[in-house]
Amino acid sequence: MEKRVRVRFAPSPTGGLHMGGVRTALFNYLFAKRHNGDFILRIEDTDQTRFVEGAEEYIVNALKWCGIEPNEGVGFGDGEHKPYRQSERKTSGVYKKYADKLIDSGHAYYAFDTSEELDEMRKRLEAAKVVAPQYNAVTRQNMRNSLTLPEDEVTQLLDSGKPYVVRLKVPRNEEIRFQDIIRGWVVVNSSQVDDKVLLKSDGMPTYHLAHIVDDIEMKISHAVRGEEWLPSAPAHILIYRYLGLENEMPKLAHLPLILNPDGNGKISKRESRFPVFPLSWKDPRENAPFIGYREAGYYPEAFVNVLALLGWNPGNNEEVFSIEDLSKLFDFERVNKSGAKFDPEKAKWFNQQYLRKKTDKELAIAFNPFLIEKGIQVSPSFLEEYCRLVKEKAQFVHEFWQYGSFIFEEPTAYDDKVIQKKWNPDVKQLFIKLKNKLEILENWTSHELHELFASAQNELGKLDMQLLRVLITGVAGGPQLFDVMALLGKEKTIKRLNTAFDKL
RNA sequence: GGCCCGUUCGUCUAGGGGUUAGGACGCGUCCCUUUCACGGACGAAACACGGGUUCGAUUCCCGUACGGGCUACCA
Repeated sequence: MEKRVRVRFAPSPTGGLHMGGVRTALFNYLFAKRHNGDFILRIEDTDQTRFVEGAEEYIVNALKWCGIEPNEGVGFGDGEHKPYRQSERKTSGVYKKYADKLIDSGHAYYAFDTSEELDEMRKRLEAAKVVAPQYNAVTRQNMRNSLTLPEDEVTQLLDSGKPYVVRLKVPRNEEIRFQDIIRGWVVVNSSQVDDKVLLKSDGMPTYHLAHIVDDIEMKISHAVRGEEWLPSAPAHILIYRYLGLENEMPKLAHLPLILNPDGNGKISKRESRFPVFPLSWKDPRENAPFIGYREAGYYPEAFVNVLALLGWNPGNNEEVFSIEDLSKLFDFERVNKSGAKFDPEKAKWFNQQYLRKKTDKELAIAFNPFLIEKGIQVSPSFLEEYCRLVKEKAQFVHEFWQYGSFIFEEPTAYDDKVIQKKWNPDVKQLFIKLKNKLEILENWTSHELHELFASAQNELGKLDMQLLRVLITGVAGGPQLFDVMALLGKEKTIKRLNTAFDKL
C-alpha cells in the first residue's frame, strides 16, 4: 500500500520568506492537495545564532496571504506530531537519541576539534594543494576524535564536559546512488561527501540530522526542497541507511531554482527592480524594509499563479490558474529540471488578468483608499463608474489614478502636440458652437453626448474628437471620451471648455 | 579549483528520431475605432557547439562550452 502523502515546508526563521521559498511551499502544498495528503509547516530553528525576530511570524503570514495553508504545523494548529519547532523538539532528546544510535552502530563519532584546529587543518590542506579541504575519511585520521583518540581519553573528555560534536562517519570510497523524482538517478561517490556534523557542540542538531529525524517521526512521505540541497542528499541517504531506514525514507524531489531575471544566480533580495518577498519584510538588522508583492499591488492569486508556472506547466497552452485548479493538476512529472529566470513583466501581466476578473465594485473598494489619501471623496456610484472607465489599461489598482486623474483635477496644461497640430482660430469657433449645443443638452449621458456630437458635425462640419478630449482633459489619451464627459457632468465639462477657450 | 545539476525564441515554456519546431510575456506592423482603450490579425525571434548512433537527429549517447548549485559546529 502506498504511504499517505505527507509533505512539509521547513524554512528556518532567519529572515523573510522570499519567493523561492514560497514556491517550494506552493509545490509541497499542491502535491499534498492533489493526493489528499497533509501539508505541514515545520520551523527549522536549530541555528540559534541566526534567529531573526519576527521571521517565523512573517512566514506564517506570508503563507496565509498566498492561500498556501498548511493543515498542520506552526501557526496552523498542532497535530499529533507536535511540536513543529525543532528547538522545542530538541528538549525531548530525539535528536540525541538518533545520534547515539548512529554512534552505537559505528556510523558516527565524537569530534573534539576546536574551530581553530579545523581552520589549521584547512590551511594545511590548502598548502598541500588539496583542492577541497574537508573533514573526511582521510583527514579525520589526523584530527582529535573518538576514532583517533584512545578510548579512555575519549571517555575522560566526554565526562569533563569538553565541547564536542558528533560527526557522520562517511566511508572513504563508496558509490551512493539515489533516485530523485524530478531528476532521476543521481550518483555520487562518498569521497565527495564530508563527515557532516550531526550534533553541534551546543547540543543542537544540524539540519542534516534534524530534518531526517523529524521526517521519520512525522511520517513524511516526500521531501520536496530546492536544488541547493542536492549536493548534501548523498549524506542524507547515508544517514537513513545507517539508521536502517533507507527503504522507508521519504522520496526526494529537488526543485529547480528561481533565478534572477538579469545577471544570474539564485533570486535574491538585493535585486531592487521588483519585489522578492510576498509581504513587505523589515529585517531588524537592516534599515530599510523590502517591499512585498502585496504592497506593490499584486493579488495573491496572481503571485501564486506566476510562481506555479516557474518550473511547472500543465502541458497545454493554458496559463491562468487558481490555486484550486493547480491543486487538481499539479504533478512532479511536469516539473522542469532547469532553473527559471523570473520575468517581472510577465508577473505584471498575470496581475492584469486577475484585475480584469474583479467587479467594478470590488475595484472601487480597493481604489478608494488612494483617493482618500489625496483628500478626494466621491460617491460610491461615481467611483465605480470611474473604475470601470479606467481599468482597461491598468495592471494594478494603484494605476487607476494615473489613468484618470484628469477627472478629479482640472487640466493645467494642454497636450502640446495635439494643440500645435490641430488648434487654430477657425477650429476654436467650431468648438465654441459645439459647447453652445452642449449647454442646452438636457439628458447628459454618454449616449446622448455621442448623438449630439454626431448631429453637431452634420451641421458644423468635422470636429476632431481628440481635440475635444484635450480641451476637456488636457491629455491626448484616456478612457472613452463621452463616458468621461458623462462622468464629469455637464457643469464641469462646460466649465473646462470655457477655461480652455480662455487659455488657448 | 573539485563535485553535482542543467542547456528549445530576450524571458517562461510545449514538443520530441522525419513538425512550416507550437503557445505565452515583451517587441514591431496592420485592422477595428471620428477620441481612447480593449480586441483581432500578422511579423521578427529558439533547438549552445563538436563528434557519434541512425536512412534520418533539435530529440538518443559521448565530449566541449556556457550557466547554476554546493563546497560551515547555516539552513
